[in-house]
Amino acid sequence: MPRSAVAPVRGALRAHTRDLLLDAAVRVFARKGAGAAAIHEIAAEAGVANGTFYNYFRTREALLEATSLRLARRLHEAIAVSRAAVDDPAERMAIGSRRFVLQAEQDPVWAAALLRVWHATATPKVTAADPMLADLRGGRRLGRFDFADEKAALDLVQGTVLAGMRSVLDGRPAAAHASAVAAVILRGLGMTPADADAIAKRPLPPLGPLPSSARPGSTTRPRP
Amino acid sequence: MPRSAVAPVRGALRAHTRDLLLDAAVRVFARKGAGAAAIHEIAAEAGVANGTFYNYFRTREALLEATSLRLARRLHEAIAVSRAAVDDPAERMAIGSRRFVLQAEQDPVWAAALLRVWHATATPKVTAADPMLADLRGGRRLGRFDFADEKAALDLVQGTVLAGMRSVLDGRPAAAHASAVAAVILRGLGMTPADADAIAKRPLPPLGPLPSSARPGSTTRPRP
Amino acid sequence: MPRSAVAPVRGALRAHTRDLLLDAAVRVFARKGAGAAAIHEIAAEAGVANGTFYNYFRTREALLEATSLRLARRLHEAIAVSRAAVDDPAERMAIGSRRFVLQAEQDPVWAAALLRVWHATATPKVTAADPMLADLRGGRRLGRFDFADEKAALDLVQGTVLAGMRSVLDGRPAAAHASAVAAVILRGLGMTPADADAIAKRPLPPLGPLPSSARPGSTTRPRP
Amino acid sequence: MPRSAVAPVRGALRAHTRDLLLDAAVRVFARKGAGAAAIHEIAAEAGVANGTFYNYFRTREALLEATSLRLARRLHEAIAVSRAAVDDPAERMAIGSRRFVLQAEQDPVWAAALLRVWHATATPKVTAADPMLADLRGGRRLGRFDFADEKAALDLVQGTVLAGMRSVLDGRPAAAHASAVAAVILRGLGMTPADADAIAKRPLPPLGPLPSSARPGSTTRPRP
DNA sequence: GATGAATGAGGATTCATTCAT
DNA sequence: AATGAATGAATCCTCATTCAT
Repeated sequence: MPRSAVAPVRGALRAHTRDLLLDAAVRVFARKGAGAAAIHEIAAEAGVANGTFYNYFRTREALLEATSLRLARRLHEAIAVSRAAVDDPAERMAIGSRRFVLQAEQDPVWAAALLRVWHATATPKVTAADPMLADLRGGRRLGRFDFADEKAALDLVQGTVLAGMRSVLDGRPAAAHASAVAAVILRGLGMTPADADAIAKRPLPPLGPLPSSARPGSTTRPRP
Repeated sequence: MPRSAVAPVRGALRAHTRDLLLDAAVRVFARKGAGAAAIHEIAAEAGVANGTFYNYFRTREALLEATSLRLARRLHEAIAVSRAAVDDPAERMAIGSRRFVLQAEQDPVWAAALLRVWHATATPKVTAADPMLADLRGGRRLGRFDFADEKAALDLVQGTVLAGMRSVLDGRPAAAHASAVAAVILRGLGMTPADADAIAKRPLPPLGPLPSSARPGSTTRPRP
Repeated sequence: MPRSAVAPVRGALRAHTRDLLLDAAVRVFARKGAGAAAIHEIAAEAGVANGTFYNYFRTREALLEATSLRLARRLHEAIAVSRAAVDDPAERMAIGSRRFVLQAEQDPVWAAALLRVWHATATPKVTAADPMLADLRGGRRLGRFDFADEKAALDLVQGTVLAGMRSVLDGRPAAAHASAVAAVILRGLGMTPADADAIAKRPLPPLGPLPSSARPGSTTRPRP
Repeated sequence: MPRSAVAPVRGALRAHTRDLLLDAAVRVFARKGAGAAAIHEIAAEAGVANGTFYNYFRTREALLEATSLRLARRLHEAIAVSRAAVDDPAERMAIGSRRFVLQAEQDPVWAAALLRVWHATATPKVTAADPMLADLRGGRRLGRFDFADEKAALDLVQGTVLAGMRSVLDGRPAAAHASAVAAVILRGLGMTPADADAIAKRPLPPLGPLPSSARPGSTTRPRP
């Protein structure tokens, strides 16, 4: 901490406070929605003073931007690890879908924030679609999928996954629901019911490291 | 007493102003989102004074409630007419889905408002799902659909329709996209691709009367 | 009622609605205080429409004026009857003081309104003091009282009576407290403790007719 | 950490602004009454911005609370000093009563505010009565007072003092009136007229330091 | 006279942002 | 870098008053 005048760690510290603020923002967004979240509340949640916020974000908009990026990126990075070992685009798609839905149970805070931010930002800043799109195309090229309209397929995947997450937030057991969601998605993409169900239930490969959004205790804080 | 004579007139007036406000709210919500819409802006859009708003809605929450109801109800009633002549639940489902997506082009204001309100209200107050749910069950009972998990099926339909509406708002041609969306939904519900595609492209039965959200002309506005 | 086109009762009716409003004002003042009472609330309490108020009082101020007058006058008229039969100014003073305190129990609504209005109106519009002042002077002339400063004596009587009313509103049994208040007042005016106590406990002569502030029953309410 | 160094300064500043606001509130209450005082007016009177008010009081109620406390406490502390040297409860009572009435002349702003706040707050939050009560009981124990009902005695003292203050505000010369008020009070508490008058006229012991409510000079206001 | 919809000025409260320390 | 007091624009909401019916 700067108070004890330890000069060398300055850079790390700067990053640390910024992270505190972003994590706090995620939690507050989850509670109140991105629109109703007050800066002073985020600062308080992060445990810093009101004015400190403006050392890291020039405006409230800048925070929204950064937060929505972080929300999707965090999970995507973890999922990427999980998918790395799998070749079949259909299975990759199922893994991704299920992971999202499962994560709504693991980290409801993250999920609520994602849902709220997703729909609050008019333009689809969250470029979450890219890996999905790749799988979609790959799957069609390999004959695993059979859909006529790529954009409709994307709507299917994204829309169903988000709705599935909402269901889990509303109390649906995640493990079963994740598979059910993956199954209807795979069918929608043109697989046979049998194939879809089989893939949707296959054991999930392990996840990459996935920091939780829970209030960071001192032990869980990745960035000392 | 004067009431017996006056009441109907008064009532009509009352209803009229209330409608002005609701229509204005829909337009403003579409522009700004439900969270960022200022009461005074809605009042101005409706062409009434600031305080008049509070003669009709006790708080902004009450307005949100009423608006979200009206948004879905308006289309549902129209769709009901359209579906009335069709028996096959699969086709009814396709009609409903396509109508929603098409409507995003017919009335982008309505669509934007619906999307924003839908996600702003935490609990699914809009019981839009009821007719859909009936078709879902009917379709399964008749062997038209073949899905394992009803809740996942509902997520599929609602999620995909909403995402499809968003796509249309983002510039996608509605007619084709509506059919494409319906097709992936029907497949996801367990129909064969061939059946799904056929039903999704079938000509739509005519719609019931559907009031537009467009700015009302001057003839309907007493106070310029 | 005008509605049934019974012309002759117009005058009586007009007075009737005015009374409804004044009674309602007293009740609302008692609940909220004169400052915080909204016109529309008074109108509602009186069972008439918002705008009807302005047929009887040109402004909110006019109502305050009329109400504060009515508040004191109502009791004073009743008390006057009670005092008429008594000659001794000391006993008249005791009767008046006790009646006020007792009335706080009989009609807490009236008492609360009186206390609030009394202090809200900067100038002592309530010329309640006149009969008291007469007794004060008469008592001194007859040697019943022995005080040096008339104004201080008036402060004693008015201040103590009002404080006594407040005590009763706060739950003090009225009959005993009224006598106790009268006793300290008479002593303060210079009587011997023995005389003061004796007079303060003497049975009260009967009261004149005293309309209550209680919510009028349905028979008095023209509007079903 | 910087806090240890900064806190005292900050605290002082904080306390200073809070005092500015409380003093301003007293002045505005005196002018308009507690009910009609607008927050923005108080802020303006204190020379701070509108929003600053809310850094110190969460609502107007909180301000009323704090103000009524401060109003009574200020005088009580000063009076305590004045009474400290006197043993006789009767004389202590007289000193207290006279001081209050005198203060209405010294600081009419304070007096008007006290009267208005006193009656505006339903419950007697101002525990001003405690030292008075002690003297009341002590006086009776020592045989100086002779009253039957303690609560009535309290009504006598408080009611008469407040009414006396009002008289002084209305133009009555304070010194004489204060003694006259004390005299009727002591008589009311059961002293002989001779004793009461003697004590009520005895020279007053000096007062403790008593900050005035007058508009603070420009030197104390950093932000004109 | 009664009604109640409409008005709009006025007041309370919030909150993003600045800045001196 | 951190702080948190100060700011004031923006917003919500109330309510006395007017007026056409």
